[in-house]
Amino acid sequence: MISIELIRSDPDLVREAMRKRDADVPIDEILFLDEERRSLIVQADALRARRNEVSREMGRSKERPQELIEEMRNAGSRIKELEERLRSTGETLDELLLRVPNIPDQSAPVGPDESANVEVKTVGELPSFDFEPEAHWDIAERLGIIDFERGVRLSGSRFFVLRGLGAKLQRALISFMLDLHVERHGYTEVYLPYMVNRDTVLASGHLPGFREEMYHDDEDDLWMLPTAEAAITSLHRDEILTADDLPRYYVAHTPCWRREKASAGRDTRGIMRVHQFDKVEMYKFVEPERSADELDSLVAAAEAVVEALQIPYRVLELATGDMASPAVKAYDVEMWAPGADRWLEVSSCSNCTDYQARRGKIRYRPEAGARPRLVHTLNGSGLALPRVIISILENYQQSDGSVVVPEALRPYTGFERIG
RNA sequence: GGAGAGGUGGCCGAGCGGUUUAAGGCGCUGGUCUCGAAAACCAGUAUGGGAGCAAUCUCAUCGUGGGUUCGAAUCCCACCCUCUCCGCCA
Repeated sequence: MISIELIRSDPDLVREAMRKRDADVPIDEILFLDEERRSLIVQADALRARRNEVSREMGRSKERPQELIEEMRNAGSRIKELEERLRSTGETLDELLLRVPNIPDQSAPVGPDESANVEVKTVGELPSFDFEPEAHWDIAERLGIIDFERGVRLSGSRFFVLRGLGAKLQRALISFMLDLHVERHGYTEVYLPYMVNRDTVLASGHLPGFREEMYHDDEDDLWMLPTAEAAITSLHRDEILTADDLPRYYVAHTPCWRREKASAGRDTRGIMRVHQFDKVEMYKFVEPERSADELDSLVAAAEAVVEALQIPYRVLELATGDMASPAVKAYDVEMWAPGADRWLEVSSCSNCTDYQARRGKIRYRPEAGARPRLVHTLNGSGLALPRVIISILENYQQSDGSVVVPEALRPYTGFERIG
């Protein structure tokens, strides 16, 4: 959520920002409702002030003048009326406000979609093979480490089963990534609920915008995590931290569930796009002044994983129209997949400034006695597992059909080769 | 799932229809005193909304939402959460 004060004081700046994001937002309606809301508050408060005054006096004097009681009876029903209007106005206003995306940073490349993303850098040489490199679905099937058919049998399309060394490879990757972030970058590992309540997905910004994409349990109104980001945001929801508490770095491994409704038919082979995938997620709560720098070190932490695996990757700066709505600036990290002959997004790192903090009332007190301020939040994958597995299988495939395990991973796998 | 107890400010804890604009204590901040500290004493110490250039004024919040009343922390209803015991269970 962006602040209503900003929309009120500089609506043109907000309109321009929404144009950049290609977002259709009813600014005029918001302004109208805001004005109405404030006028209702003034009226109701005046009546309540009068009622408080009269009640105090009655309590003191023990006199109960009939005409005063009559006046207060009327004031009471009038207040109730105003409160009802205030409630419905506020509800409509909030609904609209919750749909307004964040104001993109000045430095974010402007464009309506991913075609306007800017390549920041490419690291590593694309490998060449003296044989025709296979795609991961062929490699994995042949080696018996991914069972696509049985995944479908259990749950339907876009579900898969990892088996044997494939399952262990993923487990090793998860431990490797968690250890790296904890030991090298000072993150605190957390284990999270995989289902969260409505307030939690509202705070992260996944509701209402991402609603269609999430799995939901109707009976208890619980939402399956589309990403650990959604849960970590609420770790400090409704809290006032101290300056000493910041920055706070968290890292978590969780499964992520996504309906992938919008991308029906896309990436249907292999495990490029699946309904359930595991991910190691990094998340930061920081002081506002620091968030731009913190984004750089967040991206660096994601890159560190890929670098350790010795696989070519590139970093993209996302266009205003391609960022998630809480983000003001975002980078993607993509790993090379020579079999599929394409880059695969394995991480998306975003600075959300105070967007999630405002929704979740996540604040800190700069010093004792000072007024609380909203923190800034950032999130980034570090990294998404299936695509890393794809990348390893396709980059490390050998002419004899086996796959060599990246050296950095061997202490975790306990084996050097699959097949 | 059953039975019972309970949710009050940063914390403990009183209040159970109107001088509570939430007692008292602890903690914290500032001050007096002191060479300095402790103690003692004095003062201050929530969050959010609204009006105002500002000083300031005002409203809301005692788990949440409704209700009764001229007036609700206090009475009524529903829900949520915590604790204790029992049952079930990895």
